[in-house]
Amino acid sequence: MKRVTIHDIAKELNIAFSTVARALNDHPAISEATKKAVRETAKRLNYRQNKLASSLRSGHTNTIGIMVPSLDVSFFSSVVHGIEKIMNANGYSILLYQSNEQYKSEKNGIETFLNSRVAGIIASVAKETTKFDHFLEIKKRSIPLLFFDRAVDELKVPSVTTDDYKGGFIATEHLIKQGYKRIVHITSGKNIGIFNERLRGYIDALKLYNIPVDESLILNGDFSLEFGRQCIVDLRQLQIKYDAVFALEDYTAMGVLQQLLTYKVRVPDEVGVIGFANEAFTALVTPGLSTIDQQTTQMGESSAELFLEMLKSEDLYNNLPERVVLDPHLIVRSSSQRLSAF
Amino acid sequence: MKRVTIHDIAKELNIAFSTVARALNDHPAISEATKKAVRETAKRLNYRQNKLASSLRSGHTNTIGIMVPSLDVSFFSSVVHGIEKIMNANGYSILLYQSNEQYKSEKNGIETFLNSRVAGIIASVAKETTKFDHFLEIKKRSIPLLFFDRAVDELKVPSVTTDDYKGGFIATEHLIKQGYKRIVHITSGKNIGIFNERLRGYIDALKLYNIPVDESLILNGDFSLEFGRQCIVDLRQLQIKYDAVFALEDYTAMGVLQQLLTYKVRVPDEVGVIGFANEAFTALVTPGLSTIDQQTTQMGESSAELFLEMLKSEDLYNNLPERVVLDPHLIVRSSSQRLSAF
DNA sequence: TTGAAAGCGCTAACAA
DNA sequence: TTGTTAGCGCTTTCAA
Repeated sequence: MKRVTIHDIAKELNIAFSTVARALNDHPAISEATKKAVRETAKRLNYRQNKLASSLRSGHTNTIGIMVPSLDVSFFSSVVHGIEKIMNANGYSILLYQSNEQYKSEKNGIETFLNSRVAGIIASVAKETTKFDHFLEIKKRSIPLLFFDRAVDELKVPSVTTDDYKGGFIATEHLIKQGYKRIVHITSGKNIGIFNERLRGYIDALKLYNIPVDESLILNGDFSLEFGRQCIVDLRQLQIKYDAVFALEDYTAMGVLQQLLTYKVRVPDEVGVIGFANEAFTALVTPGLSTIDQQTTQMGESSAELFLEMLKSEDLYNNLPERVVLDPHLIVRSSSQRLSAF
Repeated sequence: MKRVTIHDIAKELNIAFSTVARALNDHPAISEATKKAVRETAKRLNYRQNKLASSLRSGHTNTIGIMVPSLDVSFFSSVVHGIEKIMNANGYSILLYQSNEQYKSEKNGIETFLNSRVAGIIASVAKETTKFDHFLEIKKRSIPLLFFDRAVDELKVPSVTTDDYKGGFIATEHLIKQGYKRIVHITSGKNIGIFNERLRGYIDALKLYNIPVDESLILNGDFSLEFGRQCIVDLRQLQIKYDAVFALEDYTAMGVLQQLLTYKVRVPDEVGVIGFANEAFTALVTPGLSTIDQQTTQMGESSAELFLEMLKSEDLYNNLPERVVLDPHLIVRSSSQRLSAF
C-alpha cells in the first residue's frame, strides 16, 4: 500500500498541496466546496496524516509520557487507567514506561520521552531513585512535569498526592477508637517521604489519645505480602505484645492478615488489621481488609486535569507549583471492626 | 533552553552536519577521533536526537501501539506489564490505548497508532467490537499486528492465546472429579470466541464423564461481579438445582461466591465454584477461589517475542499466521475442593 | 573518511 | 480564497 500524502490529494484535485493541508485542518480561509472535495478525496485515497511530519514542523506533539513503577500494582494501573482516559478524550496519546522500581530504567525512559519530544510527563518515582537529575532536566527544558503519589518535594514540581499524614492519622485513630491499645506500625524508609508521612500520622494519633509511642512496635523495613508475614513471625518470636497492626500498604497488611490466620489469631477480636491503598483485593478477602482509600480514580482524573492546565500555561515553573492533596478515606471492613464496639 | 541540533555540534567542531549525524549513529566510516569529539560536544551541549525528524526521514519508528480493553483489569495490566518490559529492553517505546470495551474508542486508538506511524500493533479486542475494518486496515498497510487473548480468527493474524477449550475442559473435569454433578456454566456470546471455546470444553468434559448436558444450567449473558451475583439469584428464583458453578471469568465467579455466601450456602461443601483467569484477588479471598491460570507473564513475554519476530520478517502476511496457544493451568483452591474428597 | 545536497510530509508566513 | 516557498532535524546517496 503506497503512502498517500497531501501531494497526492493535491494532484488529484489540481490544487496546491498547502490548500489541501489547510482544508484538512479545517482552516477558516478555505471554502466549504474545497474542503468537501479534499475530504472526499482523502477518504477515497485512504489518506492518513503523518503525525511525525506534522509534529516536526509545528514543534509540538500531542503525546505525553507516563512513568510508573509497575503496572502490576493495581494502584498504578488504576491511576494510569484514569489518566489515559482523560488525556485520550482531550486528544493526547500516551507513551508508557515502567521503571520497575529501578533508577536506571527510569532515567532511560525519561530520555526516550525527551527524544520523542513529548508535550509533557507525568511520573511516580521508583523505589530505588535517590538522584533526580533526569527529572531536573525535564524542568530545565520547560517541559511540563507532574508527579502523582510518589512526588519529589525538593524539585518544586506540581503534584497530586494523598494526604498521607492524615491517612496515617485516621487509620490509627480508627484502631484506637475500636479499643486497640498496642498498635504495631509497619513502615519503610524507602520512597519519597510518603511512608514517613503515614508514620507521622500514626505517632500523632497515638499522642493525641495519650497512648505512649513504643519504638518496639514500629517495624521498619520493606513492603510486600511476604514482609507482612515476616513481621508477624518476628513479633511472635520476640514475644512482643500487640493487639493491632497498621501496615504501610495493603499487600503488607494482607501478609499480616494471612500470618495471623495461620497462627489462629482471631481477627479482629484479638488483633485488628488495617492497610493502606484500598487495593482491589481488600474488598474481596475474608475478613474484609480495612484500609485507607487513596481515590485512584480521583487521582488519575486530578492528575490529568492539572496536567492539562500545565500544558496550556506559559510560565510553567515561575510561580509556585500547585499541589493537589487528596483526602484519604477510611474504609472500615471486618479486619478492624470489633463486634464489641456495638 | 535552546534546542540543540546536529548543526550546532557541526558548527562547534567545524565539520559537516552529516558527519555529526554519522558519528552519533556510530557509522563505521567515521574515524574514532571524530566520533569521540562529536560525542563529547554532544554531551557538553546537552544534545538530544529528535526522534520525530529521524523517524520521518528514515521511514520507521521504534514505537509500537498496544490496545487493551482496560488497565483496570489485572489480567490486561499484567500482560501489558510483560510486553512493555520486553519491548522496552529491545529498544521499543509503547503507545498505550484503552478501548474501555468500546468499538468507537478502539477504532480511534488504531487510527492514532496509524497516524503516529507505529512500527506495529498488539491488541486485545473490545467486548463491543463486531466490525473489524480498523484491524483490517492495519493488515492492508502491512503493519505487523498481533492479537493476544481476545483474537479475531477470521483476520488471519498471528496471536497468542490461552487454550480456552482446554481451560474449560479441565475446569469442568476438576469439578466432576470432586463429585459435583449438576454444574452450572456462565458464558457470554460476546467476544471473539474465547468464551465459546470455554463452553465447548465444558460440554465435552460433561460428555466424556457421561453427565447429561442440561441447557437450563448454561447461563448466557454478560460478565461482571454483578452478573455473577445475579445468576445465583436467578437460579434460586427459578428453583434450579445445581451443586457447582464454572464461571467464564473470575469477577463473575466472585459474584457467584459472594451471593452464595449471602445465601449461607456452604462453599465448597454444598456448591463448588471455579473461575477463569487467576486474577490477583483469587488467591487472597476466603475461601480461595479456584480458577484457571492463563499465564499472564508468559503471555506478555510470548507476545513480545513473537512480535519482535514479526517486526523483522519481510513477507509478514503471506505465510500462515503463527498461533501461540498457551497451556492453561488448573489452580485448585478452597472454593472447589470438597473435604470429602480426602 | 568526510562533505554536499536532496528530501521525508508537513505547517505557516508571505504573496497574489 | 488559494498558491508559493521555506524549512522543521534528520538520513542517506553520491561525490570527492
